[in-house]
Amino acid sequence: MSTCKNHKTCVNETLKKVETICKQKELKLTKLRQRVLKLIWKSHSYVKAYDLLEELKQIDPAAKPPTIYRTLDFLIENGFIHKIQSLNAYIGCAHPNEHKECYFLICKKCQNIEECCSEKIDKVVTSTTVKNNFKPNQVTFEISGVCQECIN
Amino acid sequence: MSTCKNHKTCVNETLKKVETICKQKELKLTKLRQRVLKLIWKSHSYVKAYDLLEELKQIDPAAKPPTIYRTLDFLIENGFIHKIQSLNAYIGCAHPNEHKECYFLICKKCQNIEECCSEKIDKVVTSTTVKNNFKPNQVTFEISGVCQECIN
DNA sequence: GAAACAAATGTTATATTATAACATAATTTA
DNA sequence: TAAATTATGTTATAATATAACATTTGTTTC
Repeated sequence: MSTCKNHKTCVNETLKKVETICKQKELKLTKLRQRVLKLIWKSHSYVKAYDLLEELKQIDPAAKPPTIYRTLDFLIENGFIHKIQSLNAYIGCAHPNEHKECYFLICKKCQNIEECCSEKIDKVVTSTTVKNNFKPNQVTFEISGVCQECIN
Repeated sequence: MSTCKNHKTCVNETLKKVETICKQKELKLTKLRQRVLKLIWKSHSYVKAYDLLEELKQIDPAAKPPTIYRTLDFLIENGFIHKIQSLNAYIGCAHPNEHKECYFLICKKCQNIEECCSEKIDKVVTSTTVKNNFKPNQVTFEISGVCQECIN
C-alpha cells in the first residue's frame, strides 16, 4: 500500500519536484505534459494508455492516440513515470530522479503497485551483468502477486 | 550467447525433455503444440506471435491468431517457453521444469537472449517479498542491453 | 460400442495497444 | 526576421491479443 495520507498534497509535491527537475534540465513541461502527468497521478495505481486518452479528451477533446503516447514517451524518458511491461500500463514514479533501478510489487487483487528500490537488487543486477560481461541499459523487474492488505 | 553447438541436437533434446514432462504430467503434446514449439526453437532468439503465425501457416494454412495464442498459453503455463514482456515476444525455455525464477539478458544488437537462473536473484526476490509481506506469483525480470559479443 | 462429457481446435469478429507519416504551430537560435 | 528545432495536430494503419461460439477429437461411463 502507498504511504500517502493526503493525496492532494502528495500530487502537488510530486508536480513541484518534477517542475524543479525540468527547470534544472531545461526540459519543457508543457501544458499537455502537465495535464497528462496529473491524470496519471490521480491514483497510486496504474493507468492504461487509452483510459488516459479518454480522460484527457474530457479536457482536450481533440486528443488522439499519438497525443498520449508521445507524452508518455517524454515522461518515461525523463523518469517521471514508469511503464509496467507486464500490464501494458503506466504509473507515476514515486521518487523521480532519485534512483536508477527499481522494481514493482503489483497486487492482482487491489491493483496497487508498490515501487521499491533496494541496494540488494542493484547489487544483484550489477554482479550478474558483470559476470556475464553484459552492458545493461534497461532493467524491467516486476513481481505480481497479492499484497499485505489483500492477503487475508 | 548460447552455448549450443549443434542446433539440431539441441532442439531434439529439448523436445524429448518436453515430451517426457508431458507424459509425466499427463499433458497433451498435440501435433499443433509440437509444431509451434519446434518453430519457437528454430533459433535461440525470440519470436513474435504473428511471425510465428506466418510460419505456421506454411504448414497449416488455416491457422489464425487464436491458434497461436492458445498454443502459446499452453506452452507458457507449462513452462516450456517464456514470454518476454518488454518485447511482446516469446522464447523457448532453456531448462524446462528445472527452475522457478529466471531472468533474461536481452541483447539489443544481436537479438540474442540469455536465460539465467541464480540463487542470488531468488534470495533477493524472497527477501524483498517477505519484507513487504507480499505473496509473489509471477516474476518478470528482464535486462536489456548489449552482450559480450556485441560490446566491442 | 454408443452416449455423455471434456478438451482441443476451428472460425469469425473485434478489442487493445502502439506507431508511421505528414501537416501545422510554437519556440529557440542564428 | 529567417531558419531551424521542437512540440503538437491529424489521418491512417500496424501490431498485439482476446471474446464468443461452432466443430472436432479424445476420454469416460454405462
